[in-house]
Amino acid sequence: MTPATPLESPLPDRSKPTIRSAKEQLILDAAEKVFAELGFKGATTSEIALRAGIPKANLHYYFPTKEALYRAVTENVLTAWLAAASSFDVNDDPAEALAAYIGAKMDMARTDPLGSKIWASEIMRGAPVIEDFLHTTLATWLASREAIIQSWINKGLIVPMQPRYLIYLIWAATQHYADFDHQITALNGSAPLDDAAFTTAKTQLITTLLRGVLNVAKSDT
Amino acid sequence: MTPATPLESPLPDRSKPTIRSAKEQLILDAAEKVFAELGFKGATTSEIALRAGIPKANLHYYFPTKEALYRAVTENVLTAWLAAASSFDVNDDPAEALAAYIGAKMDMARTDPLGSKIWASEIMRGAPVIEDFLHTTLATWLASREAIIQSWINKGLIVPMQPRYLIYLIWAATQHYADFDHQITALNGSAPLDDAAFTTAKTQLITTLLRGVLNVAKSDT
DNA sequence: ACAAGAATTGACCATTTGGTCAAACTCATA
DNA sequence: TATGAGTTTGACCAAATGGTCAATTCTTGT
Repeated sequence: MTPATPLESPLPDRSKPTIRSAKEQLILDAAEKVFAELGFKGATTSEIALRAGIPKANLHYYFPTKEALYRAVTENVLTAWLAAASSFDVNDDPAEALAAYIGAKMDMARTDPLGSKIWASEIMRGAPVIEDFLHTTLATWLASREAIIQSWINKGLIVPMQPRYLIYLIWAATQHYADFDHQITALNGSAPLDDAAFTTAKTQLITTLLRGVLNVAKSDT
Repeated sequence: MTPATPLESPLPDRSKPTIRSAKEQLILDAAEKVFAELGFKGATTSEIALRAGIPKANLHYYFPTKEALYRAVTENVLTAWLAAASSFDVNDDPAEALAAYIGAKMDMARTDPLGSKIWASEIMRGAPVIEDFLHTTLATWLASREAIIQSWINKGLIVPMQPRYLIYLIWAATQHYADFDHQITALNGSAPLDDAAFTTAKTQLITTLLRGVLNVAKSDT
């Protein structure tokens, strides 16, 4: 077979990762912050370049358009989302599976609030970029988890309910700590929640939701 | 925060309401939509004027700056928020008070999703306009409701918990249906939730949360 | 009817912003 | 060291945008 030389862009994954990918990551990190703070429209390429410490023209060398850069940032957000989503499946017991998923989403809200904000912002402007994801990967994931929850309901482990509204509740409750962290900080005396407070919030959320949906035969606590 | 009486316009509230206030309302309605869809930065005065069916210069006659218009829209959002907040106090029974408040917030998410989106957008960009509200009215409201919930806990009506995280949970869960309505619509087969589905979501949310926090002595179902 | 204030609007302007470009610089390798 | 691909960057441009303004057209009280 022919060596199949690519036309324009070669495969610089291993060849020269130091220069290009390092710079790309630098830009992506700055872009994530700016997009999260200002939204797609509010973010400017000059501001992103400024925060990355490079001239704007250099940014456009790596990402030809603002939208291309935004799409790249968005990809990372979706990747992180999928990682957290997998924690739903590690256990067959509803209490443990739900606790793991809620916990993972809470940890993500704490670790990567920017990603959650970008997601929220993207949804609120009509999801022009991730629309496809919503109808494919996300819809599929939701359907399969609905089936799992439904099986728990059928087994009498979970109170009868519409599973999808439980999922929405989990998404809402967890992402709130990322998307509205400014409000939460303001209501916390202008100081962000410390680790102890956040752990309390996380534990309490899990407790409340499990109490709300688990069909207890006898609680041991 | 002061109501910010316009610089030029005197007090034409009752004297000549037909012309000015009607036009202002027309603009405010258009502005609410555009700000909700595009955020503060993304919204343009020309777009707002276009949707209001008037020339841009006419818009600037009533609202000198984009920020002044945004502030006016925001005032309405806060007013609506306070209206829903009052439903917390209509009852001494925790189950009824919480159900009323959750229901009111859900109805608001359904009736005025734009207001919720503007709130979310404003918080996510750091709340430059409503910051004062957060530290005064909202903080006070939160503190007093925390006290109420705490009294319920002391009476053994509510499970021991940090009341504020319950409030956050309610805010998150209800506003989610407004802020993320696009996502919910997408996951509903590209059709918005109909009234029946929304009622189910609302009822289920109330049921789940009450189950999660009420200290039942004996259930009657 | 008419004067005066209120309202309307097309034309215009300064600034911002996404994006371009050509010249210059770096650096590994033949 | 010469070469050429890859990288950097200041200068620049067209379009978009918030806002202004003077001229014109209503409304309304007398």
